[in-house]
Amino acid sequence: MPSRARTAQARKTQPAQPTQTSHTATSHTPQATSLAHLANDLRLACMRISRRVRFESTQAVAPHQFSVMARLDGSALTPRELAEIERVSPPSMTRTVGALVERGLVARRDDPLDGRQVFISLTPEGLSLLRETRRQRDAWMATRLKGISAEERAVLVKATAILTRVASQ
Amino acid sequence: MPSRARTAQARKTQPAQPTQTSHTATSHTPQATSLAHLANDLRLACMRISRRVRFESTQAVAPHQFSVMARLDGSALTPRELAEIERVSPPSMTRTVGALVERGLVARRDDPLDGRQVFISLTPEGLSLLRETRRQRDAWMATRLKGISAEERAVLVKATAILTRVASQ
DNA sequence: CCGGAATACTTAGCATGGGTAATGAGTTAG
DNA sequence: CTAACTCATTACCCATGCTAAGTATTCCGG
Repeated sequence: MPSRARTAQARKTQPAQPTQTSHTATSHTPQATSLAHLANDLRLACMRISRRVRFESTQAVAPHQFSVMARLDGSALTPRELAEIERVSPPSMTRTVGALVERGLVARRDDPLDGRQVFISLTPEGLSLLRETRRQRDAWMATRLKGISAEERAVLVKATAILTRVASQ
Repeated sequence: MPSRARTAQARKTQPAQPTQTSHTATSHTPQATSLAHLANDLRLACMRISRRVRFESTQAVAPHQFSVMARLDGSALTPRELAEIERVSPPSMTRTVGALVERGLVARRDDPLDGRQVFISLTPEGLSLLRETRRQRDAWMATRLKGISAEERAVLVKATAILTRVASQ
């Protein structure tokens, strides 16, 4: 057996100089009383869930590719629009789209009215993959939610509506 | 003016074959009644908030670097441990740590008991940057939460406790 | 109608972060 | 004491981000 017990001794670091900004500490037992505490705890909880969802679901396409595909669900967009939405440069989006086209997940279509631009849209295969990935992610989330009480679930239902509004502000 | 009005005509796509899996649709007005609906809406809300927090806060270090620094808050870890936590190969972690060492944000320290391994810990500068970034992210979140009612805030306080538990399951 | 300016996408070239394979130092087991 | 194992690192390749430059198309002033 490797010397695990020994290595565990020299770990603690940063003796935590008297926390001036106490709410920035990663509280594992959230006791959100102030708005600052709530902001911190809620942000952390959302980011952790988001992180775990991304990690747990099997990645058929890279994250940025999936993100683009998700944006194309329902409407075709031009590369420039996609680049702005994804906060990425147009050349980067050209490449991302190119990779998805090669895999047959999205398709380019010339704009008949403006020869400069192109529409990108999901192929049936792309839509199918998108739905499958969403299904997996939802399944992970649903599994976690099975263990909570009806009361708690009711709280989350209300909270979800609020969070959705907050996220789209 | 570019031909925006015209291009907007040829957009709609994917006539939405009768949604077999209706809960996978990105509902912008969550009416979570079933567990599946709740899972979908809540997951989306969390991921959107997470995404916006990451985008809005000024990035002093790259996301994966920040993630490593956050893990080092409070305890020193070995590169291998960091690699496992971050779901990354050991060589990749070596490079990430190397970049942070060069910037003076973390430091390597030999394990006196096992010459093979190394402890990585935050420097005072690293801790300072970590706290500043967290402060920015919290500020963004807090701003969003200012606009909600006391009732809604109470719901979020309860929900945060539940979400924190769910995320750490 | 014509020529320059503007717009949209792409290509070219570079930096960085992911991976696997292989290396070297140190530890453990037989 | 030797062999096997573990940890960190180096070497090298691929993917994705960027900026700069190039091509095609559209817009606009004359």
